[in-house]
Amino acid sequence: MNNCSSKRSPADEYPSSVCCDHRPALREIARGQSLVTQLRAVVLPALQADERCDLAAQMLEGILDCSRKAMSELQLLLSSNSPADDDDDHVDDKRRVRKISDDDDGCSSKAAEDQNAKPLRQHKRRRFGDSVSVETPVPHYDGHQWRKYGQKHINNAKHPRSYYRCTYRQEEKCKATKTVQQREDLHYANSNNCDHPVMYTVVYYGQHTCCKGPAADDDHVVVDEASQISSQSQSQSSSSNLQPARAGDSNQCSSISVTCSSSTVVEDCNKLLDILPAADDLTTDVLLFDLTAYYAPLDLDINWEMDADALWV
DNA sequence: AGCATTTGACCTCC
DNA sequence: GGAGGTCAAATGCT
Repeated sequence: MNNCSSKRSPADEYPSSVCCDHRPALREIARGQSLVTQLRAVVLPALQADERCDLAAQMLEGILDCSRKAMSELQLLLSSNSPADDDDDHVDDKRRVRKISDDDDGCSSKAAEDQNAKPLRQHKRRRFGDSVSVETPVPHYDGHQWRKYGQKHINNAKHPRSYYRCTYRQEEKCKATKTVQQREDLHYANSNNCDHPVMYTVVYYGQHTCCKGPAADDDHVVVDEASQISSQSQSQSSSSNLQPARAGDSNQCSSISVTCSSSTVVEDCNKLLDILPAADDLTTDVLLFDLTAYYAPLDLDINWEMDADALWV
């Protein structure tokens, strides 16, 4: 609550009151989660005819579970250290504004009793504080189920920004949201060059409080027009055997380099290495895992690196 | 019919 | 006043 809020850019807008700032660690863990989900998008379709697909799925889920738990612990630390953020919402709530359905307010007597009267409309603006940004070619395959609630053209941006909230927002009061926007760097935007996928910037706001967790049923993963365009541009003659709703199908990776520093994670990844070469229907040429096993003293010390310039076909 | 997405309007913040 | 985030009616899809 101390007002040490010197002017900061949104990217590093962390309260100085937090003596031990875990947010960079949170960012890294979130990035690791994203990378594992991308890996899952590559691996599971390749193994779908293999009986070890379930095993691979379980191990990948285990990896994600590790990082989720680490994230939860850090979130607890953060929330206890920053009372300003422990509001139920991560946005300002200075005013509640009643939506004016008509230009006059003369029908106040009606609105007073009518249960159909428009509720107080909370219109809030989010803060940048606890956001996590991820660059990914598969923005929708992050293990959670999202519902799109808006899309905006952003100033000086070529592509619109899509707004998603957790599917279980109402039933489980889950306040997690995310925005997805296609990157427009020339390096990535040249979708005609099949060496690189279309990349998206995904920004996550808030933590999932729903107990659904990552979607066990991947068919529920949301795919919007952006991914479909991406899919079309990258695999114009893609096999119709693949389930089109799976975001992982939209990008086939020929080479992935993953570096992690968690003993649990490394163990699971090594099991995966035993499985993958046996898969017959691998659509990828090579799946290369560069697992550098730095055994960390804490599970929290998960440090992932992915070769973002891996070859994509 | 029910659910998800689209899209213009509305709202807040800078 | 502009930009960005959200709402909610309209529309589309299954």
